[in-house]
Amino acid sequence: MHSEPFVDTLKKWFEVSMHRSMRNFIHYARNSGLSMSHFGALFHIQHRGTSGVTELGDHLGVTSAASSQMLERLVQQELILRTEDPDDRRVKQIVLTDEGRRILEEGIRARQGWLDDLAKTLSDDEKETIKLALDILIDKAKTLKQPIEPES
Amino acid sequence: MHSEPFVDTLKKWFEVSMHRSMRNFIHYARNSGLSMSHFGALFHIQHRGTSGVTELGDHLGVTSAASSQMLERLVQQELILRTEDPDDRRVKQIVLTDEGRRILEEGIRARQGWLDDLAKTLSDDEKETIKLALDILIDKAKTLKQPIEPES
DNA sequence: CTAAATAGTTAAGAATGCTAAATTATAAAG
DNA sequence: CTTTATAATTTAGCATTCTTAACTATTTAG
Repeated sequence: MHSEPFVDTLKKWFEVSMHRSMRNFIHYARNSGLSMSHFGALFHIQHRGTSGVTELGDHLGVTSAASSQMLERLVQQELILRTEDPDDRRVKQIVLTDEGRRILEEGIRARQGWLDDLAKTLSDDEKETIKLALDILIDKAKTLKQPIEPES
Repeated sequence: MHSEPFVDTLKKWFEVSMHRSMRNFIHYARNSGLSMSHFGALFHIQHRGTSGVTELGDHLGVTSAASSQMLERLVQQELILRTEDPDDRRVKQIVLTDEGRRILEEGIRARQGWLDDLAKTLSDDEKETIKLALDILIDKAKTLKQPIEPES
């Protein structure tokens, strides 16, 4: 069924982390009054530095109308700033406000807090081995084709 | 700002994998006609082996009524089976059907496919180092307090 | 046996999020 | 300059999802 044990291990660790992370994150999102999609949007905006309305909609798999409506709510909550792109005034530039960045980072912390606990169970030797390995993965991931929106 | 570089690396890898995985997953979910919550439910049911209605609702952060309605739809789509618990006939036992398991696994594949590509960029030595490291992490994660629903 | 608690469902109504279509503004092509 | 294309928004309507409250069935406690 599977190609090789190495890839299985890679996938296994991913599933373990996903499962550990989601519960806290779901509850944080709910208490903060934002949906998972809202967080997805904030995350995408931060990651891209800035983002247009349509592009964000494509990322989330919805129409530009839906994207526009969602962003309108985030503007009202003062989590994002929406300004004209001076180079092409049809386009809007979307960036996070300080509050938006704060909320996002708090969400990420909720999602990753368990990693602090995990680190405490590791010896210094183990940490060294693991850090070396993860640095390779992080580095190689950068060389992979970026998951950019398809043009068509 | 951060405790130690090791934990930063741990978190960094998690963020990189999350970001890589979500785009494909979002689009797969959309095309399959299921919401992210539906997948969350299917995943939780598989992971727990079986699950009650209220417990699943707690996991997803919704009332038992909402959980019940959602499960009703999954039953109609023949993705889950809902039967009486013989030990306590107030309780329903929820399990995946074969089709439910298939859909879930396809979603997981969509989410993890990029890891196959990543593996191809690694040398055998690197793979060995990484496998060793991840095996430690997977093992230690098991010893952590399980993220079980709080009783109250 | 009766009363209280628990699990799940159902119904009604509110909120949310989505789409398609029309609209406005700007840019690019001829 | 005119036409066409693009980006975003607004509107109207629809589908989904959630909550609260009422209800049924079953179990547990007294």
